[in-house]
Amino acid sequence: MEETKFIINGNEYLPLRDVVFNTLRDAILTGKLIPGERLMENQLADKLGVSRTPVREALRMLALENLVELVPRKGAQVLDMSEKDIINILEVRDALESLATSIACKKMSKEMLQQLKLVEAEFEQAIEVNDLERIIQLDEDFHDLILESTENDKLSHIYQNLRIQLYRYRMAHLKVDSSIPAIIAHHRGILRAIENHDAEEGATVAHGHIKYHTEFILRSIHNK
Amino acid sequence: MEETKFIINGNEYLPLRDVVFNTLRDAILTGKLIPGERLMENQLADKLGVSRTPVREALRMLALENLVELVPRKGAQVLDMSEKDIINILEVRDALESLATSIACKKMSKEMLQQLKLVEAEFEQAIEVNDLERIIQLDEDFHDLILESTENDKLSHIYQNLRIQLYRYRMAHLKVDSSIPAIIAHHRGILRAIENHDAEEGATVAHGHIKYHTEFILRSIHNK
DNA sequence: AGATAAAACAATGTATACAGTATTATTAAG
DNA sequence: CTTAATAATACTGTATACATTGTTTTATCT
Repeated sequence: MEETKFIINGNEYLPLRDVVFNTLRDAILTGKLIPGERLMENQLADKLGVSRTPVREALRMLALENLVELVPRKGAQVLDMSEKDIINILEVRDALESLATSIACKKMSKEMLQQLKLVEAEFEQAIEVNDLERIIQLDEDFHDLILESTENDKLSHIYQNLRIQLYRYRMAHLKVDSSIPAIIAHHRGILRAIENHDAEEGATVAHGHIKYHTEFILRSIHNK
Repeated sequence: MEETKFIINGNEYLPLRDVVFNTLRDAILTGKLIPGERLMENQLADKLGVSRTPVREALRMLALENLVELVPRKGAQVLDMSEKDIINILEVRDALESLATSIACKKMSKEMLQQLKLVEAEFEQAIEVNDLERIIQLDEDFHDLILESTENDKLSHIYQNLRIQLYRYRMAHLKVDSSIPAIIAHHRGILRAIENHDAEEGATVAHGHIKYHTEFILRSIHNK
């Protein structure tokens, strides 16, 4: 052994465009960059300590995630969503969540169902101790598991994208205590449907879940 | 009037990246670029007479349309779809087509329905004279009108993207004469459901339509 | 001859420079 | 003082140059 290179991990390299992309996306989703705000390439490049090239590419990625609006020769700005947009997204999400749940009812493995039950238990536990961060995370995990069980990458990808777009309105949902019991009921209903391999029932419950979610988000927007 | 600039139209400017994007997309969809083929930035730039910059941006756009695969530091290649991918896409498309049709049943205007009937009439006429190009175009128009009536841009956008991905397998569908009668029956069923504002019926017929379509595409792949 | 290492090459990643166009500020005219 | 024209500025669009990495070829050793 003459010389060994210190390769910690096979793949810890990330192109700058992805770093910039992640940074900007995070800033948008957490509200550090507000809707309508202009995003200038030079300015961002300076602030992030990179050149314009990766910034440009990151902006284009964000545009295709529907987080940024790009007008040729004018520039980019953080996309502002109208109520109509939100309704539209939820309409699609409804159909996809129903689809995912009904597929899950058909082909989720026993092991995965076990895991799902575990997540649900932790979810309800997190509610007991009022750990908001954890509640949100586990709710996401719950839906992720269902998506994963569909073994449909396209479906997962589209769904995730819709979720990202609604991310900014996510807090408003679970923050309100009164919505919690309904959500638990929905989750349990979905679990039951999966356990019984009842695809129709699963789709119905999922539909109700999103409908409930929709009304909540809309209400929270109106109260702003 | 001292000097007038010749601005033919308010907006006929297209960034080079979009020109490249359109060119490459067309080449992929029509099979001039085959799945698995490597796409090298320099080579493409030379061939198209532009620099690498717009080519890079176009490639990234294609990647987010799922037509090209991008591996960091390795390069781009035309994405090859597995049968599993096609099934997955059709699974999602099924849900979205059903959604779109049921919405159309609820809120398509009289004028639009009239237009839809017109398209269907022309469609059946094109079949009579066996004008394949026109048949395909009118089938697309039919579905586009339904999408438009949903007044849901997000839904339309996602659906179009799925369609693009299946574009390469589109011919195989309508080319086969025996499938035509079923398609006509489906279209007429959808028309009837819209006319009766029967959302449930619309979703059901749409579902059957896509299911039929799915089987056809799969069969044509297997016979290759 | 086969395998391994080194070097040459080719492609992507990133930065920068220049060109063209919107926008803003400034100045002149009414 | 308002408005229109013009100049200045700031931004995006595109090209190119350099850096880094992955791949292939060639040479050397067993």
